[in-house]
Amino acid sequence: MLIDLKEPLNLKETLESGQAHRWRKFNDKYSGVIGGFLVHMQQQGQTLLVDSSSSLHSEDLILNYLRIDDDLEHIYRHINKDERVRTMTSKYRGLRLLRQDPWECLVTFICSSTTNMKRISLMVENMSTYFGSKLTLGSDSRYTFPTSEDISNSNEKTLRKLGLGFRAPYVLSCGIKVQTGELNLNQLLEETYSNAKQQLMLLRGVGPKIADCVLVFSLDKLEAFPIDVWVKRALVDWYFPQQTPPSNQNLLKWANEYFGQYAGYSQQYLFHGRRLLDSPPTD
DNA sequence: TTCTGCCCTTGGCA
DNA sequence: ATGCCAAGGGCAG
Repeated sequence: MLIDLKEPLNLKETLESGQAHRWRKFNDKYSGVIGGFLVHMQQQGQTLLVDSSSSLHSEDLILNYLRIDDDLEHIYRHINKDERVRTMTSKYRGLRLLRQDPWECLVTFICSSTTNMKRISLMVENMSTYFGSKLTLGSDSRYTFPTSEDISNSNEKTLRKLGLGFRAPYVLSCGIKVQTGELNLNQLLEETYSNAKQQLMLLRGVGPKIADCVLVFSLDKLEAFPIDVWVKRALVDWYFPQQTPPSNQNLLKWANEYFGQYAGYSQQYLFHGRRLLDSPPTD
């Protein structure tokens, strides 16, 4: 499938900015799983080359995942409050937030606690290989992400064996709540940012940071502003130098007022930019 | 109410 | 090699 892009997109920065953890790169092509099917994507200028293991995969499904409906120029006008952000939005122009599956996003970011991006991918791939169904596209094969039913029928020991460590009981409990209907993730789409956040934080293993990740990466709450170590470094270095660092709670309040309704986008550019400052890409 | 310090698993890295 | 770090959160005080 060839998709003629009418909006700015930088596929590389989008898929390599730590929002989603199942994309694998070989040459200029990315392999991942969207909507239960294996997808290969490659960008050539304003053209997106897409190959899928399913003929049912439509252009709309891909564009929806890439949030092509977000008007980036409009968003840049909102978040370009200063030179720092302007530098990042200019350098990584076309970096988009993704619209991921809420369940997969929730489990993935519970797994992100006190670990690094490589190990998040490891945990997610271990779970997919163990629970998922095999997908094939050419010589490439991947596995679907475990369903809440898969997880709820599993147990802590199995999840620990897959490398989740102390996160195992959190993921298990979460799977059970989604499976029983105690937690309805799709309903959170209809709720306000603050109501949805409160409900997510009732889950064990989900605090303000992980709740904000799920809200901004999968539940269309673009005002959510996840503060992790990198974003905190960026804020402290660039906005609050030479003073005792404000608490995360105060930084969150500040960010929501300063960046406004698209704070989530500013967060992603600050995160990506600050992280690459310490560990420049090797390729 | 809000903040602090400590603990939790383990792969990757220097 | 062995200690530190890593897209945090729960809990006690």
